[in-house]
Amino acid sequence: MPIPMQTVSEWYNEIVERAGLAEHSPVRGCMTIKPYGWALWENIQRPLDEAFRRTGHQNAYFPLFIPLSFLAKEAQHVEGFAQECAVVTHYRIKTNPETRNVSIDPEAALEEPLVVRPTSETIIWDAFRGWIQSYRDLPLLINQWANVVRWEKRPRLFLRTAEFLWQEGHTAHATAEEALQEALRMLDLYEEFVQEYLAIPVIKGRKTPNERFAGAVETFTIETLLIDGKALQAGTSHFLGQNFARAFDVKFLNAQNELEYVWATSWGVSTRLVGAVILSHGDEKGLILPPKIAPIQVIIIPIWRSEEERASIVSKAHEIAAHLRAKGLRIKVDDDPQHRPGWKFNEWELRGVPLRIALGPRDLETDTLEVAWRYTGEKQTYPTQEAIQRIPEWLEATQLALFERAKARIQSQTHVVDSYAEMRDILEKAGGFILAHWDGTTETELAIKEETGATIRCIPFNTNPELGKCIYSGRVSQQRVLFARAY
RNA sequence: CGAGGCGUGGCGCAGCCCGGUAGCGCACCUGCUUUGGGAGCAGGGGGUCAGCGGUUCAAAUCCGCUCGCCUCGACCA
Repeated sequence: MPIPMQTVSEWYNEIVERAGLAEHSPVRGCMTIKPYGWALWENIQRPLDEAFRRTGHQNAYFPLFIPLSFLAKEAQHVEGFAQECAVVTHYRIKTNPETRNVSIDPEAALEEPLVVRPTSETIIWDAFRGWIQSYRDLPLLINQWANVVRWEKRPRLFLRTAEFLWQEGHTAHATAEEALQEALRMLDLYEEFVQEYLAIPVIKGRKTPNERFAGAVETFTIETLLIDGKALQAGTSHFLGQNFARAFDVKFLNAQNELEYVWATSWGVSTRLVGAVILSHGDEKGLILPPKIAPIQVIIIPIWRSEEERASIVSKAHEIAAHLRAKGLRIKVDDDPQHRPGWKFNEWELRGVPLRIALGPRDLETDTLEVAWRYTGEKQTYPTQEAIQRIPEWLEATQLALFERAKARIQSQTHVVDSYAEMRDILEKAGGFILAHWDGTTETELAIKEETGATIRCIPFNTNPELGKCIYSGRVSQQRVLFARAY
């Protein structure tokens, strides 16, 4: 990718704002998602929501506020989130009409402070207690679309905001085996969605105990690598064991009439995925959006020299748009007289529209149009009918090509490494994924993190067991794990 | 939380050192000419200079305090 590693951060902020995805809000760490960014998020949400329904999940909604005492019920869970909680302590403010000052009314303190949810396990499991009596109530498969708040010290637009939007699935099962299968099934669903819709290759695996979700028995993850060589956790799925069932006393009667604690999972993906798309496919001209999620799949730009030409060309452009919309495509005709064609070319490239059609006086005479591909920059003229017919296949081909391009990039950024010195060298120079042996201890993991900034992103599923020596301690290792510096 | 940077029309910035009529580019409004890779000319509108206090005849500018945001780190399912 033609964006130098050192400038990616600057590029990213500029693109997010100039492309109209989002902007910084008056509240530190929180962003305003603008219409184009929201349309993109909706195009991510919709197919995901459909997939959850197909797999038997139901949507529900739980409160934004969580009583402080609820968080305290699962020891590891509260430990994990304690450092980043926003807390509501009062329910009223006072106004002074003379000074026009507004202040918190000290008389109005809540008896029990409310935590703005950083995640909803606790309030959901409190509710589940009342929903589950018998094995006949299981499995209980619930999903929630919501906003959550984690008071991040170092926010970044989309990638790590203090408030973010996500879905969180929460399920309850009669057996450990069934819950584990559910956690793995949803991880597979995430993998398929991210690769197929976002054209982002991911590596599936399990987290080390140190990187596990607070309160989970096992955390599974899909990890990807962005253009600057930094890793991003794109989605997670947790096997929670009976931890939350015990904390919230959720039991069921099994077929033998015995009381048992329920087994649980939770899983989520967030608006972070928008950041992943930007930093997987973008180039120096701006965004490159995969056709399946692009708010506009084809932009049509009419070009005219006089008012007479304008009328006939614009009407031809809308005619072409109608044909394409009839095929179920998302099309926009940019007939805004405020801007000239060159301005529009740049603008829609910045916004990442996969295909562009330019239609001018020359084309009107020959019944042709010019097609331009965003991801290659290639331009070619086609007879109008042929173009209309072939655009769906071109969009599909673009979707696949973006995935293959990202896959090749990540492959080139992935290094199988057998010496610690080499690992440090690669991390310093270009970043990337490092596949190396690890002795399985948290001490080694933390020491490597301390010295290199790299963490174990996951213990990948799809690697063959391979005996080796730990890159750090020299002790025996059963398989390679995936290291990287991460967002 | 540590280190840097920045708060001046909607956006990006200059002016501050050396106090004295708030300026430039983009955007916006009007008109004409333009339109196949970010158009040109002419005219025009818009700013409590982050806030509070101090020094001074006079403060965007000097002094003090406060607030906010950004970047880089530490931290972070």
